[in-house]
Amino acid sequence: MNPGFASGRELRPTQKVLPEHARGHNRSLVMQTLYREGTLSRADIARETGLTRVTVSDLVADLMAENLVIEIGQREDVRPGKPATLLDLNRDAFQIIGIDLSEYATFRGALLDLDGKILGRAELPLAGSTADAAQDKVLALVDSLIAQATRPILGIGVGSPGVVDLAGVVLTAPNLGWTNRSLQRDLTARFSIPVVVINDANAAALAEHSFGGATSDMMLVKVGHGVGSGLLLAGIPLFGSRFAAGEIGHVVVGTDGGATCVCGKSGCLETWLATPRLDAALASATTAAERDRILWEAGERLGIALAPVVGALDLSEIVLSGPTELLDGTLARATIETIRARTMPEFHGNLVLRMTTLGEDIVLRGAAVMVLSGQLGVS
Amino acid sequence: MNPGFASGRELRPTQKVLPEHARGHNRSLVMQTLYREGTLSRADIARETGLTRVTVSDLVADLMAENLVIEIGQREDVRPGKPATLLDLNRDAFQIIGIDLSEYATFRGALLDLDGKILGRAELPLAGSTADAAQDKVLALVDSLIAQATRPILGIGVGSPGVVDLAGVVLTAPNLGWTNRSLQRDLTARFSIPVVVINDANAAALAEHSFGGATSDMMLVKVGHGVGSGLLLAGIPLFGSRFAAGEIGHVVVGTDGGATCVCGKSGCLETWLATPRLDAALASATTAAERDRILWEAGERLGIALAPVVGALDLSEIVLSGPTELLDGTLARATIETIRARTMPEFHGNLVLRMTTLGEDIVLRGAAVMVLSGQLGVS
DNA sequence: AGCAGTTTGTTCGTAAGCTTTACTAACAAA
DNA sequence: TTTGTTAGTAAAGCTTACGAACAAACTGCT
Repeated sequence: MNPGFASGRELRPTQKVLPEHARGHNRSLVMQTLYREGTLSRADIARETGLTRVTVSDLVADLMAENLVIEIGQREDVRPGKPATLLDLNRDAFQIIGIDLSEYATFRGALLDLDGKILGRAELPLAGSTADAAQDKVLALVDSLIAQATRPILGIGVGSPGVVDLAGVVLTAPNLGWTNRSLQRDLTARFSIPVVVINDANAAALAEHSFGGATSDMMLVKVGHGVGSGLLLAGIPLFGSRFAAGEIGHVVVGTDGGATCVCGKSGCLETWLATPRLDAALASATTAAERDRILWEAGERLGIALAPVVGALDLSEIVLSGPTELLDGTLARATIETIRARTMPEFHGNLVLRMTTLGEDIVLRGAAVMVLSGQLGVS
Repeated sequence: MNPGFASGRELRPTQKVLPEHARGHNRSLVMQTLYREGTLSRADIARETGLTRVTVSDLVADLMAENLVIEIGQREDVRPGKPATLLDLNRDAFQIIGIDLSEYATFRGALLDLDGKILGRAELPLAGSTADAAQDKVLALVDSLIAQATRPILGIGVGSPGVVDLAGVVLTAPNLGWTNRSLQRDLTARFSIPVVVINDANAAALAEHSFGGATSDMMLVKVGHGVGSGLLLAGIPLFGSRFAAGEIGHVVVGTDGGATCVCGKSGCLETWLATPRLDAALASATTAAERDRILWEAGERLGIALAPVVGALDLSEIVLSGPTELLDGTLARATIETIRARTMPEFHGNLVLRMTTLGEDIVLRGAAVMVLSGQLGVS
C-alpha cells in the first residue's frame, strides 16, 4: 500500500500517485471500518466513509472475491425499508504468526487470528546461540507455528531487539550478535509469505495502540535486560534519522554521577532501571522501606529522563512494559510524580502513565499489527 | 491539498481519496520539481517524477492557465532531437507576506518572493499592547506590507508565540494576553487572502529546513526572552497531542536545584538560558573567564535537557536560533559536548549542532514556507 | 544534400475509478 | 392498498492517467 495517504498536512510530495493507489486507499478504508466497527451493511460503510453506496458495493465485491469480506445475513431489527445485508471481515479466513526475539534467553512466538487473539504458542530457548545459529532458531520457531496453523497464513511479523531499518534489516543487535542481517528478506525467501521485521519496542507501542487503547501520542518504555522505548507520534511510529529512535537506555540521567555502565559511561538510564541491576539492588535490601527507596529512586531517574521528552513531544501517555512486580507501584508512582514536578502542569498535568494491559505478549501482538497493517491496511 | 499523500507507511486510513486528490498531489509534485530544480522541460519533469510526458503536459497546461508556470524559451545546448521548451515557476507572479510575532517588544513582517527572498520590511513596536490592541497591530502591519506589494499576494503566514492549533487558533500566548484567539480566521476575514498561523519555533524549523539546508530529523531551539523549540521528524513538523510540542522552556534540568523560575519551579531551562537571565548573569561577571564559565554552564544545561530528546528521537541535527553573541561559541560548544557525553557515540556521534544561517528573519521566512506549502504544495 | 537516429511534445483512444441518476427489491405504517 | 423509506445495483458520464503513434526539430553520418 505505497505510496500511502496520510491525514496530516503534506509538506513535500515526493512520489507520483495513480488512480489505483487511491483505490487501494479506499479499499483499506472499507477494511478498516469493518475491522473496527464489526458488522456493518454496505450503506453503513458508505455513510461512515463518505464514499457512495455504489463505490462501496464495488469495493466490497472486490474484497469478497478475495475472501477477505463475507456476508453474514440480514439485519434483524424492525424498521422501514429494505433490510440490510450485514458484512464483516472474514475473521476466520487467515491467521498470523507473531515472533518476539526481545527476551534475553528465549525466542517466543504465537499464532494469532485477525483480531490479535492468541490461538497457539511456541517458544525456543536461545541457549546462548548467536549469529546464524540464532537465526536458525527463528526459522525453527516459525516452522513449529506454521505446523499449528489451521488457516492460510497472512504474514509473519517479527519484533527484534536492536536497530532495525525500514526494509527489515537488523543493523545491530548486540545480544544476538547480529549486524546488517537481512532477516526480513531471508524469512520471506524461506517461507514465501509476507514478512515484516520491526524493532521490539516499536512493535510494543503499536500493540498498545491497537489492542491496549493507547492514544496517538504515546511512548512505550520497555524495561527488561535493557531499557528501550517505542514512540507513536500522531499515530505514526517514529523511526529516527538512523532508525535508532527510542534508544534511551544509554542516555545519562541527572547531574550527580551514578554507577558505571557496560557502555563505559556513568549514570546511564540502564544502570538504574535494567532488571538485572534492579534485582541485584533489591536483593541486597533488608527492609521493605529500603526496597521502596530503591524502586522510588529508579522511577525518579526514569522521570528525570522522560521529562524533557514529554515536554518536547507533548506526549499524552506513557506506557510501561516489563516485570510488573518491579514496575507497577512505587516505581511507576515515582516516575509520574517526577515528570509532573518537572514539566508544566498546564500542558502535561493530565499525562497518563500506566502499565501495559497486554503483558508478556505485547511484542508479538505488535508484530501481528504490522502484518495486519501491511497486508490488509487495517490496525 | 487535503487529504494529502505521505511517503511513509500508512497505518490507519481515515479519509476517502478521490481522483482529484490524486491529481492535486501530482500537480504539487510537478510544482515541487520545478521549484527545487529550476528550469526544466516537460520531458525532464516526466523523467524526474515518473509520470508520463502526456500527463506532465496536461498538468503543466493547467498550471500555465493559472499563471503559476511559464515557458521561458528553448534549451540552447547542442544535442540531437527536438529542442526542449524550458519551463519554470512564474516566480515573479506572486508575493508572500510573512509575519513574526515572537519578538518581545516588536512585531516584524516582510514581503517575500516565492523563493523566500525578502523584498520589503515593516515593523511595529508593540508598546505594551495586549489582547485586541495587539491584534490590531498585526492588522496594521499586514496593511503596510500589502501597500508595498507589487504583485498579487499568495498568502499571509504568521509565526506566533505560544500554543497554536492546526486551525490557526492561538490557544495561549501569555506575553500577548491571547487565549483561544482565532487569529487565522480573523485575518482571513479581514484580508480575503489565504492565511496560515503557526507556532514561531515550528515556523523557524520549517525555514531552516527549506532555506537553511537542515536535515529532515532536526530540532530548532529558539532562545530569546523565553526558550522554545520546533521539531521536524521525517520532514514533518510535530505538533503534539495538545499542540504544545517543543515547549521545553519550563522543563527542569538536572538534579541539583537551580534558580527559581517565574513558573514557580526551580531549575527550569529558561532560568539558565533565557536572554534576560543570561544577560544579567553576564553583566555581573568581571572577568572573561567568568563570562565563559557562565556561558559554558548554560550550554551544559541545554545539553542535559536535550540528550534524552536526541536519544529518544534519533535526531541528526540541532539548530540554535537567537542572539549570536550569546549562543555561538562557548555555549554551543558546551551543548554539543554535553550531548555527546550523555548519548551513545555509535548512534549520535555525528549529530550536528550549529547556529541558524537565517538570522533574525527565520520566523517570518518559515511563515512564508507555510504559505508556499499550503497554496502551491511546494517548500 | 539526404537519410537515419534521437528527443520533444501533442493527439487520439483506452482503462480505471468515482460520481450522479435512476432503478428494483423489500420493508413499515396507515 | 397506498405511501414512504432504505438497500443495493445498473447505466452513463466525468476525471485522470496511460500507451501508441506521430510531427517537429535537431545531430551526425554518408
